[in-house]
Amino acid sequence: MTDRAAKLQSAGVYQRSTIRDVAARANVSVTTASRALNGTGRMSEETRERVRTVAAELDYRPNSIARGLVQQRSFTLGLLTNDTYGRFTLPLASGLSAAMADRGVSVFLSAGEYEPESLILNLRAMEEKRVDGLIIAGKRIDRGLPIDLPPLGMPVVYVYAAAPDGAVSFVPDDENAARAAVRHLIGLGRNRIAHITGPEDFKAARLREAGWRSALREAGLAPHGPAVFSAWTEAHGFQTARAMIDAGGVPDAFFCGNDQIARGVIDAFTLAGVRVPQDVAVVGFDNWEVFAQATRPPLTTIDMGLPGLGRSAGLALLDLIDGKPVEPGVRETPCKLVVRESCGATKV
Amino acid sequence: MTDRAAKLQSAGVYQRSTIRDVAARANVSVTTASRALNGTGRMSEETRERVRTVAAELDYRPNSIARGLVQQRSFTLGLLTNDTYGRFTLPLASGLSAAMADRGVSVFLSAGEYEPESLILNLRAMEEKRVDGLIIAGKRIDRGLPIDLPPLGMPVVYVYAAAPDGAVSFVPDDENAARAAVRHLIGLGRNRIAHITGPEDFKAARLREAGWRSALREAGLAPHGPAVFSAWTEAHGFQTARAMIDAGGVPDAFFCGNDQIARGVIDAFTLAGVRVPQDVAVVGFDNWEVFAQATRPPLTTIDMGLPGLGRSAGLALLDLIDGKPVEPGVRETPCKLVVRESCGATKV
DNA sequence: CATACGTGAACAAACGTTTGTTCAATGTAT
DNA sequence: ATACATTGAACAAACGTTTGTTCACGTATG
Repeated sequence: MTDRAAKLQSAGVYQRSTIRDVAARANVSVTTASRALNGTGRMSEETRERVRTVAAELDYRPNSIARGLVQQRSFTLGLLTNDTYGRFTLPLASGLSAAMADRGVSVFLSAGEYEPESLILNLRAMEEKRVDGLIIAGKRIDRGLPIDLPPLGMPVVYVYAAAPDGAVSFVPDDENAARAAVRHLIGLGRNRIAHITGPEDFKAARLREAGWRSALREAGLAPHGPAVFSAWTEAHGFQTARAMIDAGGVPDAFFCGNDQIARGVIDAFTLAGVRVPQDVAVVGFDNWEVFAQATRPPLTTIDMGLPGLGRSAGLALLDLIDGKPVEPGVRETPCKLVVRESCGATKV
Repeated sequence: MTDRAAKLQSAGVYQRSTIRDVAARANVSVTTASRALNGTGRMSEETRERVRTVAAELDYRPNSIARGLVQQRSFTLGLLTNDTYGRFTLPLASGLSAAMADRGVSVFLSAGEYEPESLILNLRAMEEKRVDGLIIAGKRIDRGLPIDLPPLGMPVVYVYAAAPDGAVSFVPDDENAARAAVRHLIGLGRNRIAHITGPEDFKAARLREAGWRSALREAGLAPHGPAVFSAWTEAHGFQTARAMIDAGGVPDAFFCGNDQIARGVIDAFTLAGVRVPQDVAVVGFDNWEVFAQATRPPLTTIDMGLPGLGRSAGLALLDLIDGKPVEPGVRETPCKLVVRESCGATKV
């Protein structure tokens, strides 16, 4: 600790040591200290090492604010989202901030459903903090945030949200994931496979339905009835399954648009005395573990790899910020089938 | 837009106008411009207004980085958490950032369970960004983050996590909330009220149990058996309820330690042909809507008011930062009973 | 022996604000 | 008419870095 810092601290003010302190203690100029620590400039290895040692002794932390002022970068990103429960956002943010931390970049979070207007205020605060770029994330892949964003004048990457033309955006590859899920069921010998999913106006629902359809087609199977679009809720899965039971002609497998629906389906069958997975296999989508693990039996489902999605989006945004060429358009990132017991496969 | 900004932008670089631009256009010095915009200093109302108008014309945004450098404040907070799914963190963060946004303060998020070591890296990045303070949030009220935090040297407020002696911390008032829930059941005429909850080594579980016990005592009722401590899972609720059914002597109400357990209990009874709420009433804890709404019937439960918790914590931290006196210790914030149908009350 | 060159390091300006101090002009009291 | 307040605004330093440029000193080159 420097004398100055010590004095201030004893006065109740905590004060970090600055590069001047380091330079003074190492008997070099501030310039040299800066260059030594950043690995730039020319100097003897001995000098560089000495500066580094001193910096460590003083527990020196470069002041990112000062650096930002001269470099015109804040090493800071904003994450704007309207996801309420964090079902998507937190895993995304987790992957994002982990990837950014390596590079010294921090992430401002503005989560807004509770008070949409605070998104705007937060955005303004971020502008004033000169964030280097923005990640805009939503709750569905075909809608933007429900607020009017002012023109931003900074690089933006969209994740799990609709993006304007020419923007860079990342979404999970719903269609292929659905295909993989259905192929898995087919591989297990099921051939009457139904599909229950969310509202048709969700693009994710349409893509998953298309994946279901195409996997059946490539296996020469007919869909077991049309897909049932309605809501992303347990109640929907429950009621639809019950209606099928009542009507007779139950399929031997279900591919569901999300885990909640799958949960409802399983509950309905269990309640009706139909065995899962022996009589009917069920596969979900989302790998929301609180559901997927709690179903009886545990649910086979699709994991969208949200942390990876956050990470990819962050890296792309960094490239954009650095002026590297980034091809605009929608990138579909691969998902992963998580096999548990509800599909009837031996657990891996 | 200033000439300089226009020139730079046409070169592909987006550049905001600075206070110099504003000052020049308003024919005042930078000093005056600064004071006009901040509402400080002495000047004619006419001058102040002119500067403000010009600033608006240029869409001027003060550079928080420059301001931070001279004021030795970054108007920035860090939120450190290890919550995986964001069940707690996102509502908390939402309330926090909404309250901070008004004051021009932004919140860095570091969510870590996926990669704990990235919490450390993020923390380092935040130190370099000179965050004014830190909020440390966890998943349980009696444990800190599972990482070794270096000495921080900045104000810290703990939320939903264990805090060292002398620290400021906020937790929901579990005991009173539990009492309110049980009182509600008693008020509805139930008098054999059981309690199933999470592991006893969770302080939250012990507090909720104490609340249950004390509400019964004040009504002159005996607990229906000892509380069952085990796990915060649906499976636990399910199995415990089933065991009670098999053993006979079923209570007429359950107060459950969280919504997942309550869900398991309801499922077990429903499956056994026992009617909820007619034969047995159930109250949960958490108001995790994805469960509370999905149970059949919808679940009466306790809402911890997480956004409010985040807000309170943020305001306390701001006081701490401003050097205002803040009494250390644990603050218990009130929760709210959300009445739905599982308790047998007419829906309000 | 004079010149060129490479090396190691320092000088000084700049980034965009805030703020303590100074100063001129105007108004007011003596 | 003179001294003194008050008002309105500008000067200049400071915050902690980075970085283009300069400079002094040896050493190799012709």
